[in-house]
Amino acid sequence: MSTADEFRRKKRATIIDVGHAAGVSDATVSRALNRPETVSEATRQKVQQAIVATGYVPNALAKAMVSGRSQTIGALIPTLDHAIFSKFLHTLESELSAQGFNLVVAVTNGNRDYEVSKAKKMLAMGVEGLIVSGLSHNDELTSEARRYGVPLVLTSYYQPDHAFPTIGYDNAKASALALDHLVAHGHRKIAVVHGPLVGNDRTRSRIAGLQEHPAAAGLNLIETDLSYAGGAAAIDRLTPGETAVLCLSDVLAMGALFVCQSRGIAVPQDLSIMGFDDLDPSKFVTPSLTTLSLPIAQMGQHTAAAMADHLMTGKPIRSIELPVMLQARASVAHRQS
Amino acid sequence: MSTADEFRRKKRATIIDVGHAAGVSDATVSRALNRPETVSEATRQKVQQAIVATGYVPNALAKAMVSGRSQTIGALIPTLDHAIFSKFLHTLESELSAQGFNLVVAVTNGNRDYEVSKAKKMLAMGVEGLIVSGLSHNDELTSEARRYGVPLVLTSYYQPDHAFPTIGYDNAKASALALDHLVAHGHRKIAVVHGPLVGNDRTRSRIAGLQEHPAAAGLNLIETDLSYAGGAAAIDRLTPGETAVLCLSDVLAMGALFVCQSRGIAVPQDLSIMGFDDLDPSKFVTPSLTTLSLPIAQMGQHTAAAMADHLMTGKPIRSIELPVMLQARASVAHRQS
DNA sequence: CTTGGCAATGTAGACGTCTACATCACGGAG
DNA sequence: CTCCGTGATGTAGACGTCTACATTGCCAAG
Repeated sequence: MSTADEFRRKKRATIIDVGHAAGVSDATVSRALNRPETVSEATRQKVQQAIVATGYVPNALAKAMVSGRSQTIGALIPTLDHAIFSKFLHTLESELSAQGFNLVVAVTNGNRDYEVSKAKKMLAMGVEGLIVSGLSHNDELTSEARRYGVPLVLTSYYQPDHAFPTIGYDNAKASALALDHLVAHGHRKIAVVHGPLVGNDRTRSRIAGLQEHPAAAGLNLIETDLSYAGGAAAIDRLTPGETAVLCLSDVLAMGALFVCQSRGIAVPQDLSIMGFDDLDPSKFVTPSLTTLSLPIAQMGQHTAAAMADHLMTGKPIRSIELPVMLQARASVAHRQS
Repeated sequence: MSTADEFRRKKRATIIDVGHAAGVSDATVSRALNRPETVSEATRQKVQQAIVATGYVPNALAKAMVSGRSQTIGALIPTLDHAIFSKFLHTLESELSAQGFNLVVAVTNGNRDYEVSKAKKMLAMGVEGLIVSGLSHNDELTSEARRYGVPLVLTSYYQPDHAFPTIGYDNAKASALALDHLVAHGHRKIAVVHGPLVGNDRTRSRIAGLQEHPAAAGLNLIETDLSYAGGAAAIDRLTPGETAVLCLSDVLAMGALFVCQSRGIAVPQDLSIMGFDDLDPSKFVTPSLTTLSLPIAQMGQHTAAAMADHLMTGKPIRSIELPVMLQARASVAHRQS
């Protein structure tokens, strides 16, 4: 046995020790803790003192096992190495914590099989709810959630007719909105720079939104890495005559913008660049980036609140559409030529 | 009772059900699962079939309670709304998961009391290890960790004489390295832009490193918000004669750089700007940002590995110093005047 | 043929908490 | 004075898994 094991086995006070110290049974201590009104004032005080004296801390594991309530939610996130998801997780955790829940997280890297396997571990651990990103998942994910009777919320998406609640925004509508903005500024030949399609249904949905747009014919789709370098590289793949670049992520847009800066391509005079996300730096770059502001913080807040509310009151979780807002700044101008 | 509760109570197969289906006792099923070599081949097969037939999934909660091993680690992070911490968490989770551990996270916003309260919840939940950021914490954090006999690792720091293992880099050494670089480029009057000092010992330590430097006399400390806007605002607070700005975070450096771009202040000709962190965009901005590359991914990897190793083998966790590297790029030049 | 040993399995708690039910004392109604 | 309701508390499982110890049967050594 290792030192760690010995430590772990060091006996801590239990509810029975407290009862002993207070001269009552464990059941009375439990009641004093969970339903104080069912216990006499005198007993409550004795128990309180005994708790202090013994340094008792309830064992949440034991409570979770007997009650079936672990007070824990699981979140499966594609990556944390992207501000969108980490900001989401930040607000999600804050709100969940405010409601008394713990959050266990796993990074999936967009791998569905891995996602399912982590989800199963979380369910075995007793999570009371599961939060995932996007719509497309291994079928086993939903079947396992059903089997355990655990609520599952899909985020970064809004699709009210889905079998599970979706809390997010309409990606297709958002990209159409972006394209509207470019078209309104006279652009007709537009490069669309986007990250990998595999395992990323948000990107696919954004592209779908563009392809249904009246101006779809003038679009040149460029797939690249979802990174600054990827955005920069995309500038080399523009087709002559294109006057605007619509990047389906601010990271790509900034990559493109920075390379334009270093090459002396004037933005927006020579080329308009539009982003998607509205990351923190986007309004500070030069020129400031015209982009779509995604309701990430709200999404975290609403997702946590809906989940907590459901778990505490049993009210069903409803899909919520959060608004995407156009941030018209300086990187898009009217077509010059 | 809510619908959710009914779901939750829906009976799932237990080890006893499996035993019943296989015609053996629960103990034998448990052995077949955990120490297959102690069970006959025939029995192992019967149990295997029974598991499939019943759809049995082990209840990790019950196992954790009886074994005292939850396979769960807790991480207390100041914020996830900053790439440094989210990248750390990303690698931490990936590695921990690879070792078979779950990760529960809480965002503390640098509030020590809150940190302790979350730590206590995690300990009550049965986490087997705790990972925090920085050196300064509420004393109760360490005493609780001790009380539960749970290993505690401090990150973003390296201080081998600390009572708990530290895995990170030497912040003071790093900032001195940065200052060396500026001094080597002829700069003598240097503005140091940093985020809030309260609740952030990394920043304090970096400043301490500067103040012990031979060139400390020429430094002008400017405290601002840790944000792009804060970095931008700091430019207005420069003292005449200052030829370089050392920002103790790339976010601040980029905020400063962007505002210089928009005002036509030439970097590095008119002003050298140096960052700290080496965030993803830093090498793509124009001019590319000279900065200190922090070993964040390695830190996540090493922290997870050390924790997992300790928990599995009992080997003590040793402090690890990770190297900080100077990234000499284009935003720092020799003093012109 | 007896006996000791070993492999395979079962039995019986134990982990810490909760809760349905039983018990008890008390006081008011009849 | 008796009876019953009520509030307060104790008792005894139950949650699902693990494991020390007991039991069984078989085989080989003597």
